[in-house]
Amino acid sequence: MAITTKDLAQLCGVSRTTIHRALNGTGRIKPETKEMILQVAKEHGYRPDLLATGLAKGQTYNIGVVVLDVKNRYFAQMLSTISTEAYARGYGVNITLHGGDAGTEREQLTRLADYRVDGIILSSVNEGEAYRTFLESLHRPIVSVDNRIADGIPFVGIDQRAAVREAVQRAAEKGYERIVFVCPPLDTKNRQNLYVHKERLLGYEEEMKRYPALRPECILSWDYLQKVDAILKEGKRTAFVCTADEYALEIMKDQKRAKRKAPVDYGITGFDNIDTLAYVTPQLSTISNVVDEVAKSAVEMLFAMIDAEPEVEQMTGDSQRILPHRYLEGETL
Amino acid sequence: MAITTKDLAQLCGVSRTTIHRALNGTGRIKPETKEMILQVAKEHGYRPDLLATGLAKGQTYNIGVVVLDVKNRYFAQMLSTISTEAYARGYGVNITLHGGDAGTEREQLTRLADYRVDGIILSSVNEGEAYRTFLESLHRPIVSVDNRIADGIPFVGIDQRAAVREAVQRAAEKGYERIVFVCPPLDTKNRQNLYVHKERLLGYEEEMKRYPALRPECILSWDYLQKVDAILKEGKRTAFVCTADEYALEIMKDQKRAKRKAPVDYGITGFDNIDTLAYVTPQLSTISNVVDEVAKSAVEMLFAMIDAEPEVEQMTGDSQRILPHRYLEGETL
DNA sequence: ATGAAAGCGCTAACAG
DNA sequence: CTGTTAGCGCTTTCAT
Repeated sequence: MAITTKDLAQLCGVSRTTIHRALNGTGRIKPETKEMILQVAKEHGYRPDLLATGLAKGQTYNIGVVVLDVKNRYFAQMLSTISTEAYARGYGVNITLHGGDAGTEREQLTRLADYRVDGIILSSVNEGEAYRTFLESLHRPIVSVDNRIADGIPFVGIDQRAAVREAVQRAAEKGYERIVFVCPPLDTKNRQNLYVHKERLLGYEEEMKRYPALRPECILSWDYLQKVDAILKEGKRTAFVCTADEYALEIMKDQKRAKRKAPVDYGITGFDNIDTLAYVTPQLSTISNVVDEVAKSAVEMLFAMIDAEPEVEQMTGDSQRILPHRYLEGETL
Repeated sequence: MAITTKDLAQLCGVSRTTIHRALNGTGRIKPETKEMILQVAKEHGYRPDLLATGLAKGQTYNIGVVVLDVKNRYFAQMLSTISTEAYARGYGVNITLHGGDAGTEREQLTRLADYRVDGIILSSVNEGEAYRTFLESLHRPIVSVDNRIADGIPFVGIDQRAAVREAVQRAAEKGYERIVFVCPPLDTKNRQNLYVHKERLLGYEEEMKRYPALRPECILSWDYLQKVDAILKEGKRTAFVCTADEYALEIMKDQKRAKRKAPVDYGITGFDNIDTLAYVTPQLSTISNVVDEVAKSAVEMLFAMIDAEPEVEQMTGDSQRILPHRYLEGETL
């Protein structure tokens, strides 16, 4: 349907090669011929077929992104930043979602690779050596964010453990008698990014060791609202360190019914600094995972690999970039 | 780098065509040969090059989506639903963002078309006959959502005017003495989907005519917080009909400082039913734009066109699907 | 300065 | 049941 270089060649009475030279400004070509060709091309609304171009050049000027879910504020923000950065470099972005399913994640990655994207940014639910092998079999530059997949796979993210340690420490300093960690179940196959939650749990456990007077207590189930309620009924001064803002918000909402409010009746911190927090009172104390910086950093790293790769088939070693998190003091702890 | 059908042909000692038949289960082929080929293919981890396939077949099994911004809850929800539906049909989804810029929107659409996506779902910031011509020049099935672009371009959305009329009517029934419409500026080039806001404004104006005792009053500027404050200082029973939940939330937050709360000191309604509302008290009265249904409907319509298109070069006439909105009663009006 | 020809990897029409 | 051949639209040597 659309017009091709072959058609243009016929229209202009020259060869396809000449058309190509005019269109791409490459090689020697008589200025007038070039003018003429460009003119004709424009009149007929010529546009190169990107599939054919990609096939012939082995390069598509597209990068792929695979994340859990676009409804999640964190990923939405990340996608937004990645897109902007990529567009600015003349690259397109192909966004796909795995919804927390390991199989889907592999499919999407395979699909992107088979479409010959020039590079991939991935927030994975998989990990381990076997997965590393799979990723390498795609023969594409890949940067993982959030989750460290395995040694040798470039990675950008924050130190989840250190972040939670800071939250625990701050709770301890304020003299809470109990500090409870709240997290979704880590075993079952739920639509969550488990890796980060596991790391956060480890951070909690590590930090709690520093306070002999306190006993580690975790809530790792979906009926956390009831458990929180039961704990608060026992009357001790308690702080809840939540692994995500949503859980903290749910708890605060639920406790309103019982007429208990943070920070007077209990302390609470979230994680992620989702933008919903701007409209909620009291202002939730939380941890920023500096998503913009993670995204920018990932894009930079990816393009460094893309630009380097052409000759060498190597993943640029095991570059890992750990960015500092930020504790955001609110009113709830 | 990766293995091709040519390599397989050599390895198996047959022709490329036979390989193709084995891989695609098409045409006659001896079961044993097929087995053997499949076996070899698997061993070598053969995967078809999707660019080449697309080029040869003229079909990519990909649809493109162009929306304003993925950070916007409404679009995030829409993208999520579209992706799920498309995956289920064996299609991939290529998501791109135009950020409210008309030029970028055209670029992204062109890019998608040049990548030969089989169809496109578009939430446009453009409209009019000229744009219709442009869209038709892409020679791809296109469904627009939210904004009606021009006659003849398939469209799915809600009746924005009717939705606002209902909000106004409900405010009128509750006896408010003033009903004020709150909206971002409609003239300047801001990163908004202006079409829907314009429609909502028209709905407000239409409905207000039915109440002679009330005078239409609109706030169409970014300093709406101050204006709202000034109006409330005048002491009349006032309801604010906002064109988006965010504005309503900002107002409620701002008014808290002045110790004024809905619904006792003023009435207020939002639009969109963003999920932040779940955590905010008092519960905001708002209008659901039934995004899931819009998205599903758009996908269905698009695939109907894709399935029909092969032979005929026509946009299936001007199918328009207007879905009913839903007023969600909260505590603020 | 221009053209001919081969190739990217897959598909499809037509023979045998 | 299998192979030959041509072609999708663009790029890229290598001649002329």
